[in-house]
Amino acid sequence: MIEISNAELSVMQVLWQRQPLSANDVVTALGNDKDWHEKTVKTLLNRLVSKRALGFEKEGRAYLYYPLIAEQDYQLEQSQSFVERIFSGRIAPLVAGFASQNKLSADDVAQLKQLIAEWEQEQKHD
Amino acid sequence: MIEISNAELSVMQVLWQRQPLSANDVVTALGNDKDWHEKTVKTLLNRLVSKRALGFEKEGRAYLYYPLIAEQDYQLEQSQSFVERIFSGRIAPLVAGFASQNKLSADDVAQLKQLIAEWEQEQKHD
DNA sequence: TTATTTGTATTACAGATGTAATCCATGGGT
DNA sequence: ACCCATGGATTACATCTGTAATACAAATAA
Repeated sequence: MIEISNAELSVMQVLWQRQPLSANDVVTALGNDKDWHEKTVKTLLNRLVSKRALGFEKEGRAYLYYPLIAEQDYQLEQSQSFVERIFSGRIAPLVAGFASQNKLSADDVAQLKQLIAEWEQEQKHD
Repeated sequence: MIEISNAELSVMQVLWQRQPLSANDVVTALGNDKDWHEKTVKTLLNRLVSKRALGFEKEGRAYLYYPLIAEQDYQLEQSQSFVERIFSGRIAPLVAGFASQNKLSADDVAQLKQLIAEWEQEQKHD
């Protein structure tokens, strides 16, 4: 399983949004949030290529980078391992924590209800 | 904020279950899951004490260790930062991922419904 | 054609982490 | 009284991470 560090993740997220991008485009895209030196971003791109999380194709002298793993896949895998590690695999306690902190929006609740409805539907015609 | 590594977390989890414990008790408790040398566990205990995640009191020659941070607090903080990092703070997509992988049990769903009911109750008398 | 710029590749370096081994002091056994 | 076992403290060491700096090659400008 490909391990992506925190700093690297920010780079991946840029490329999950728009793709492919040159190193400079990535630097620019990150400019808002991160205060990273250009060299730092290049290092991260390099490491992600080594880890096979990114691929690239040459465009003249520069490279155009693109993700080799899908964001959804990554999110799923990380969610699973996080919930396993922190909550022994149970997801309800995690949501409960959010609820207790008033971190649930009406939108979240609506979506959760929707998910539950679908889940129940699924159960029925089993 | 106290940073607890993966290996360290396993040690914390033992002590969140039973407390206080001697180093050897912790080694024994971990024996089932982890294949760690006794020295390794001692190192982890030491680091956790340095990080102020654990405290201890002497019992004769040995120490009895106990957590200085509550599991719930830790879980909450980690959940929040995880969901922020991976899902831009929205929790529903996380649950959706679980649902899509058939990782939701009837129990989970029941608990989620309960949480939602409580949340709606809360909204009402606002 | 030569100097300069600009992309990528390589190297740097400190702190965190996984995983122990070694050191040292003290309590117990002989 | 002395030696050994055992517990904590210190040291080790490779890899990963954050954060760049330096080196090198090719395109570009003069």
